[in-house]
Amino acid sequence: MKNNVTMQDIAEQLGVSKVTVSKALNDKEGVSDELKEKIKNMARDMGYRYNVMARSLKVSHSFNIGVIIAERFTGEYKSFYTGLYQQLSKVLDTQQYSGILHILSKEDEKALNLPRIYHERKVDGFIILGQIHKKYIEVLQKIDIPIIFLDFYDDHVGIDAVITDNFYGAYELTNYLVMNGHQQIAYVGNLQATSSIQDRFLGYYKSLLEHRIPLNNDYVINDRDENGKFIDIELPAKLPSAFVCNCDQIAYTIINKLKASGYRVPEDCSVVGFDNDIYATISEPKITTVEVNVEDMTNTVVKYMIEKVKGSDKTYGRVLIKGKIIYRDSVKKINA
Amino acid sequence: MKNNVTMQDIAEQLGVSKVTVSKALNDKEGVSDELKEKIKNMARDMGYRYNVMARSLKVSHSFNIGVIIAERFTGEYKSFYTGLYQQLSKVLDTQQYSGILHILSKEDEKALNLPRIYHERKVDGFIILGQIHKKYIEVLQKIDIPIIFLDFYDDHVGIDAVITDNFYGAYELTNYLVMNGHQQIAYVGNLQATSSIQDRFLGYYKSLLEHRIPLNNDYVINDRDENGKFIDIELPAKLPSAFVCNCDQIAYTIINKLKASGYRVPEDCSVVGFDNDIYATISEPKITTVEVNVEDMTNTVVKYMIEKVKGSDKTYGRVLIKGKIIYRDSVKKINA
DNA sequence: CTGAAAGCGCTTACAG
DNA sequence: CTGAAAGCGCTTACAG
Repeated sequence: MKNNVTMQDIAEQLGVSKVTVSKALNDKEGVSDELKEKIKNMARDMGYRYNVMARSLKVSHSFNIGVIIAERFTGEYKSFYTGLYQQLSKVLDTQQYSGILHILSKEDEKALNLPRIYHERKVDGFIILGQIHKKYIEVLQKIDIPIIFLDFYDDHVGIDAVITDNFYGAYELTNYLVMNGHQQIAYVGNLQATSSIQDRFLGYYKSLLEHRIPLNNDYVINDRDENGKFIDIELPAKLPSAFVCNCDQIAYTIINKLKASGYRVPEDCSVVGFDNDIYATISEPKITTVEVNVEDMTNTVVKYMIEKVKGSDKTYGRVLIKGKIIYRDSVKKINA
Repeated sequence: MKNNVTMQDIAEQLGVSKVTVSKALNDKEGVSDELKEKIKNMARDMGYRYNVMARSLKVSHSFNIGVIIAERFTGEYKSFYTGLYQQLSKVLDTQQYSGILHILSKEDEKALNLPRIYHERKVDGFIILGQIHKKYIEVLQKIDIPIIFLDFYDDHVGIDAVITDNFYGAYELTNYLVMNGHQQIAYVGNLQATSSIQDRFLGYYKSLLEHRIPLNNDYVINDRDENGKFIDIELPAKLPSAFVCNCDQIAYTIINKLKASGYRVPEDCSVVGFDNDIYATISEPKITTVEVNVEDMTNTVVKYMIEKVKGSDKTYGRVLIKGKIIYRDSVKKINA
């Protein structure tokens, strides 16, 4: 079924001009409702398919948004960013845009090579998922199409970022522990590894401060080196009554470690995580954690991106999206 | 940094025509090497960016391939298809194509609505990941751009599909068990649920046949209903010495069930899986399984797609890609 | 409300 | 080896 019907063809069938057809099909002013209806019907009957490329060429808009993910976040089970990407592509679709995924290879990241879709003007803007090298960011800043970071921020001025409120999430979760009678609360995570781990720590710390619980250095526990490589975790000599872990995977590890040492979770010790990923549910008991609000994040970033693409030069700075606590079975109410 | 340099601009700078510039930049015949070099340098110096949309309009090729995944495969931890998609987008990129992901919503699938990217001629072909409703396939068959299925096939004539060799994988894995002395081997999976489960069963069965091991009906065990909903698995009264599971998740479940009943894996009973997904490695012991050859699959499907897009009307039928066995710790060598 | 003209930035024959 | 002309299918002023 070959199909090369153009607006011109429709126009000829109806004895009008292609300008009128264009206006009708785009629901613009200047065509009577009656004619509009007739044109649309004819288009349908003739199996007309709109040609975005022609419009794109004319209006200098591809109606595509590039989505960049660094290859290293792409590994086997790190499905968080791909989940984000899926949601992004759904949301973009509702706005008549398409998302084009670009996996940024280590080599290109290092050599500061921009994606081919940039060089070919195939995208109107870039959404960058997750962390990316500083140098690369600087190159991106210089290009002439808008960029927004998602789930990552850096101190570069003038770049907008939509991120989870890690701080507030950990704060709320720690508050929840305190409300359940916990006073000896440890935090697990290397504060120098990523800014999320750091921010989550600060939220935890704020909760301690508010409740006048002193921060105990023995209760800030390393889980990885500064490059993110997991290390063997050592439980503190005197066990706290609860662990706030910087992610579910670590919470899962801690729980297994506690169980291996003969403790029951949550009867002897409570544990909370962050992310609500698969580790939160394969664990026994299932882990109370914070879930990133993916829909809110993607809706927000797409909204801002499209405004920018349409010419707005408003800046948004760091936009924080609140997560939500998922209550499960890894916390026990105790007597203070 | 506004940038609207066109071939015309380069041509003017150099006092040649834009035709020559076009030929030089595309490495076509008919320009002296010397001039070609000069033009390329000038293009770089002027910060020229190629405009694919103009080429697309002219040659009626978008250089995009649509990738369709049904929404139901998109759930939380089903990252297999998104992994495939990532790999696809990398491979497409090396061929100067881009992949545009389209999540097919349940409603659109039911109402037989084709993706917007089809109606807007934004893609030159479709790769369909995973299963999709029969009716929808029929609609897809009628459109005028090529389609290829990946990791799914159906009995529709004339549609090409690149799929894992489920049959052969299970056959090899069962052979491996037999070689290790196992004779009482059960298969876990509902044969009516999906064609993968069925094909894997048949591979298992072929191995039994070859080794003259009778098929025992008590050793074909249901793990889900026909809609794919998991059910509580019942271990057979007389325990086999090994279980061939249709996927790692079920292998994981079986292992936990065995352990809960006081059996040790693999000392008392061996278990193998399929897929090499996260369940294979979070399990204790880690599971011997079959890994889909993602690179081989994606390379193949992209190669075929691009041939079709370029005008070839060759058909490929069902193309089987062999998986590879990942040996881990869930199988014990026993004395027959 | 309707349409003629120009142009978006390329490529494709074709002629020299 | 080089280039003038036509055209891909739209949209955007502008004129009527």
